[in-house]
Order: sequence, then C-alpha cells, then structure tokens
Amino acid sequence: MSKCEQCIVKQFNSLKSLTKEELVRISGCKTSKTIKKGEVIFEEGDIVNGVFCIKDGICKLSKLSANGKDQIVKLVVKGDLLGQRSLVTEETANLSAVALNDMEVCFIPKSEIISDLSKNANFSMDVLKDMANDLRQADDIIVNMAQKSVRQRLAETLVYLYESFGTNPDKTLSVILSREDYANIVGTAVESAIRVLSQFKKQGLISTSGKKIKIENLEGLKRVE
Amino acid sequence: MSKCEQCIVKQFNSLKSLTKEELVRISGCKTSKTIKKGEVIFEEGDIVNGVFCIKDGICKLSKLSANGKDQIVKLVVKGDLLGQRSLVTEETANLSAVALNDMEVCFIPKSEIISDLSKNANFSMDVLKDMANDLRQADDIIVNMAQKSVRQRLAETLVYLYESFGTNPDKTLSVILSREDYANIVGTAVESAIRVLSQFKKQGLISTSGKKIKIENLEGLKRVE
DNA sequence: CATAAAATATGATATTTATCATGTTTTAAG
DNA sequence: CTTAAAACATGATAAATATCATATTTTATG
Repeated sequence: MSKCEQCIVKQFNSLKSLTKEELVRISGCKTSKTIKKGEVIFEEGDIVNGVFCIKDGICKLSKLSANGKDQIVKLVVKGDLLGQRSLVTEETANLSAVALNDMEVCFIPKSEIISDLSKNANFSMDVLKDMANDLRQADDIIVNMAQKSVRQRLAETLVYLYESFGTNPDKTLSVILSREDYANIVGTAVESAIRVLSQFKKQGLISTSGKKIKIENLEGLKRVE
Repeated sequence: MSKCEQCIVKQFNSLKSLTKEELVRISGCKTSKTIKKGEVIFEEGDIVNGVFCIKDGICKLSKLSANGKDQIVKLVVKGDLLGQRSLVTEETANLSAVALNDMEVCFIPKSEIISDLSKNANFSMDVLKDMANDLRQADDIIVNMAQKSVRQRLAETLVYLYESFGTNPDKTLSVILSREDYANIVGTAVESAIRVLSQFKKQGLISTSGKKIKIENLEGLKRVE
C-alpha cells in the first residue's frame, strides 16, 4: 500500500499541512478503495465518520428534493477532500456522493484525524479556508439559481467545466456528464437541458458527439444571455 | 463601555469558547456601534478585517446580480457573528450586509482575534462548526431554489421567519421585511412576491397589515405546493 | 451482432413567472 | 395635517420553463 507521506495528491488539499509524523500515523490507518462509475460513496443520512482523499476521478455531491429530482450541488475531483463536514459536525450526511467515473480514493477514519484538527493549527486553518471557500461558492450558486436563466446557467456550467477540469486530447470536455446530470446541476428538466444544448449547437457555441462535448466558442458561451 | 467577559450575547456564538483572558483582551480593542435601519455594514468588495458580534437587531447578507437585483443569501441576527469568513480568507467580502432594523454591534479587529484562532482549538472548532452549518444551509437553499416553485419558497420563508425569529405580542412576525426583501430572498420579481402573498391571504394562510404579517395557518403554509 | 433498455431529441401544449401598465395605499418629511 | 415619494397591489400580456408524447439514437448485455 502506498504511503501518505509520499502521495502527491495531498498537496492539493488540507492534508498538506499535516506533519510527517501525523501523515505516517494516518497512512497506517487509511484504506484505499476503488470506486466504479455510478457507485454510491455515501448517501444523505449516512453517518460518514471520516474523510475521503480523492486520488483520481470525479464524483457529484447531490441532494434529493421532494419532487424526486436530484440537485447536484458540487463536483468533487482529484486532489479534493470529500466529507470534511463530517469531521466537524455530529450530523449525518446532508448530501449524497456518487462517482461520475472510476475513482481511486483513500478513506481516513474520523477517529484518527480529528485530534489533528485541534492539535495542528495549520491543518485546522486549512480546513477552515476550504470550508470558507465552499461557502462562498455555494452563495454564488444561490445567486445564479435565483437570478439567471436556464440558458445562462447551462452556459456557465459548460465554461466552468472547461476552465476547471480541462479537455481531452480531442478538445472535448474531460468531465463527461449525462444530459440528466447537466439538468441536475442547472436545476431544470432534462428536456430543457437537452433543448438548450441543441440551441448552443445550432449557434455554433458547442459541438457534441454522444456525451462528448466540445467548446467551439468560449467567448460566445460567456456572453450568453 | 460594557465588557465582553460579562456580555451574554457571546453565549450564542463562537466567542463563548474564548478564555477569560482572551475575552478581556478583545474587550479592550472592540468598538461598539449603533447601526441604523437601512445602513450598510459592509459591501461586496470591501475589505472587512474583523468580525461583528450582533448584540441586537437583524441584517441581511445579499449579493448584487448582473441584472441589478439583490439576492438575499442569509439573515444574520442577535447573537450571531457576522463576517467570520473575513477571519479565514484574505479575500474581500463576497456579500453585502445591510441592517434591516436598528442594530447594536461590536466590531472586533481581525488582528486581535486571528491569533486566538490558532491558539485556542475550542474556538477554531466552534468557528469550523459554524461554517459547516452555514454550508449545509446554503446547500439546502440551492436545492430549494432549483427545485421548488416561488409559492413554495415564499411559504417556506414565512415558516422559517416564524420558527427561527418568533413573533411580537400581537402574533405578527417579529422580523419585518418589505415585499422587495421577500422577493430578494425567494429570488423572484417584486410583483410575483406580492401576488403570492395576496393568494396566501385569500387562502387564509396569513393576514397582513402593512408590513406586518401574521401566520394564520402554519400547517397550511407547510403544505403549500 | 442482435436486441432490449436507456439516453437523447424534438414537437405540442400547459404552467409558471416576468414584465409592463396603472391605480391605490402607506410612509416619511416638512 | 398635507403632500410627495415610496411601497403595495392587481390586471393584461409576454416570455421562460415544465410536462407529455413520441421518435430516434446510443449503450449495455447476453
């Protein structure tokens, strides 16, 4: 099993502030897991009891609403820590996490890492910063949901995926989502999401082939009203 | 000037975890302020550089969207700490804070309290918990915005105001908001908010007299579809 | 590779919400 | 108390989005 001390992934999240000794101890109690596309990592109401360090892959954090639709709140990717809230609260998970492609993750039990949160001020400050950042992002999404059209939100989602997660060699978005996922990010009906994507195609803003989407006119997308 | 050590308001927020000595020091550098209804506490883009402890009153945290509408993201009330994010990030404020009625607040400079965040683990854990809680709430609002109708969101807002902030002796909601504020919480046009409130009146769910709103049928409001 | 199931696509229509217009009521200032 | 401004209210209409129906394409699986 690989060691946390040597893992480069940790550079991208709060674990980077743990000391050598702390990392060695955590390395000894972590479990590595492979998670297949579509698999549930945890669900709303689950007791999570630890954090997942994402070594590879992407998952969605979503919440089921009363009308049966899943609202995607955040995408969590390689390098991120998943389930930081569980370290801090005694509550059950508020969101579900589902793999969008095959993933490699390490699970660190809460019992092992919780003490570092109070002993290592750098680490707790990092977690605080991360949470503050998530909070700002969430506030921004609230504003977008409330004030922007489906067209705008979908255009912004495509821009976000392009700028945050990049493209494959063939220039298509490296994050591959179903039309339903797009609808669940934007907060609209699947048919509406499909319709808007079709419009974008007709306008030459994107091109598609199956689930693959290529951004053809980034500036145009940014200007969508 | 009153002293933090003896202030009961701090019991309701993270400041309760500061030691006697820390409180005495902070008491010496805080500034008490009276803020009039409608006054701006800070604006998007401002450098906040400290936290406000709300001794009395209510304010709204909102963000201006591109179309010129203000989206209210959160209400901050007596007992809460305002501006916790500023302690953690170097960024400027992401939201504006505006008093909804006359307020009494104490301002604690970041420079004085930041060191406590790394020295006092109880305090930083409290701030973390608070932030985790804000994050959960924000995620829930995203889901509501995306999946619920204006009617439902407005009904839920009324229930929230009733259950979180209570009523005056005459049974009207103690938080008094303009129709525009309601629209800006729900994320709809002012006319739409007014129309829905009128419907609720006709259905006997609420009654109004000017800005005062009385919940007449709480269960009915909770069942609004 | 055949076939069923799932995902994508598009039209027709209904519903929700926004916008514009205009009148009424409430509030604040002198 | 008067008066102007702001807030509230409501109708008419337009625009955005959801829903339902149905066809086509893609994907998964034996």
